[in-house]
Amino acid sequence: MRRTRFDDWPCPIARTTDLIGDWWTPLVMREAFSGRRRFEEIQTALDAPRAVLTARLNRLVEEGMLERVEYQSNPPRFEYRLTPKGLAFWDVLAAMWRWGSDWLWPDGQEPPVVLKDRETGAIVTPLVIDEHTGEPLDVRRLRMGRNPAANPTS
Amino acid sequence: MRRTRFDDWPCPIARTTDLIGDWWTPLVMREAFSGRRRFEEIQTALDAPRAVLTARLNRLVEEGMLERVEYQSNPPRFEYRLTPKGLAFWDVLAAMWRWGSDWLWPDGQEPPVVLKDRETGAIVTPLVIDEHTGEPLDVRRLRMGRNPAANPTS
DNA sequence: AGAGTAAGTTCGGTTGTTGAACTGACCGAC
DNA sequence: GTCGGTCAGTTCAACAACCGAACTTACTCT
Repeated sequence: MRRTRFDDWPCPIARTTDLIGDWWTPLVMREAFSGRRRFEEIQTALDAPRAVLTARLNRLVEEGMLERVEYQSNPPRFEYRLTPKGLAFWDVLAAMWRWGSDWLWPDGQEPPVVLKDRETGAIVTPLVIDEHTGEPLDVRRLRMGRNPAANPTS
Repeated sequence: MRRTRFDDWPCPIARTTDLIGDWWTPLVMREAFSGRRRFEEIQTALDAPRAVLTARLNRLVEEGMLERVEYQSNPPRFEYRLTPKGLAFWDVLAAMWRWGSDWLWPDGQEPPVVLKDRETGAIVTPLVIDEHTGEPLDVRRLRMGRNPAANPTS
């Protein structure tokens, strides 16, 4: 009676949920993006149970989102670096950031943190568009359909 | 020893994680977006444990993402409709859709489903950009900083 | 009368999370 | 040369959440 897994489902949302539905995982990724690489660093920043953090880091390494790299050998110490797959995941966190900022603070209040461009200092506001039209998504016009290019074995 | 809650954390990603980190929740929202509104409909589509689905729907109603509407009174029956807050959440699912499609299928394979425009039939490919510049996000140039407009009590 | 439908609730058993303490290998200071 | 500190975990018992299956209530349809 294990927790139901979604990583074999045919839907991209389901498979992604399997990853980030693991409690703590998006926050571990957030820490990775803000430059923290070491176990202690992340554990202290999040105050997450150490056993859970171990499990999450291992999962993220297995999934190819982080890479476990030895940065000293005596005693052996490791750090966790974002891979290209992990870096690409930032877009998901950015969408969460935007929606959370827009909807999860009481009226008249704003979150205490914003995203900024490191060089210009300008505030960055993530927005999801359709790559082909450049327009924001219109939920009412969307539907899910069969992928004509899909390999039948997938 | 309850599961750690993130809904009071000062970070938008943390608060959003508190919602979608609940197992099944993103999939319940996906079903809502694909037009399913009734308990049985959603339960059958997902094959989720009924008690869990009850808990998730109640949470989403509490959070103001779904609205519980009586559609017949004898016996009382209810359906769940997306609110504006719930509709806005589609952007997060779209970002998950894109990342999952790009990274969670083995090489040479593609997901069996795509997003399409209901009217034109064109394939829709979600992309996250910065609303101000119109450019895709560059992770290396981003940092998190204090919000100059934040209300001190938030 | 009996079967079916809808929206849940209840149940016992299993898995996952939590906080705190512990481990083992090293380092640097006294 | 031992004492305290750092780092990256592991171990443990208590508790919470999840699982599948069966049950409930109040109708309607045949």
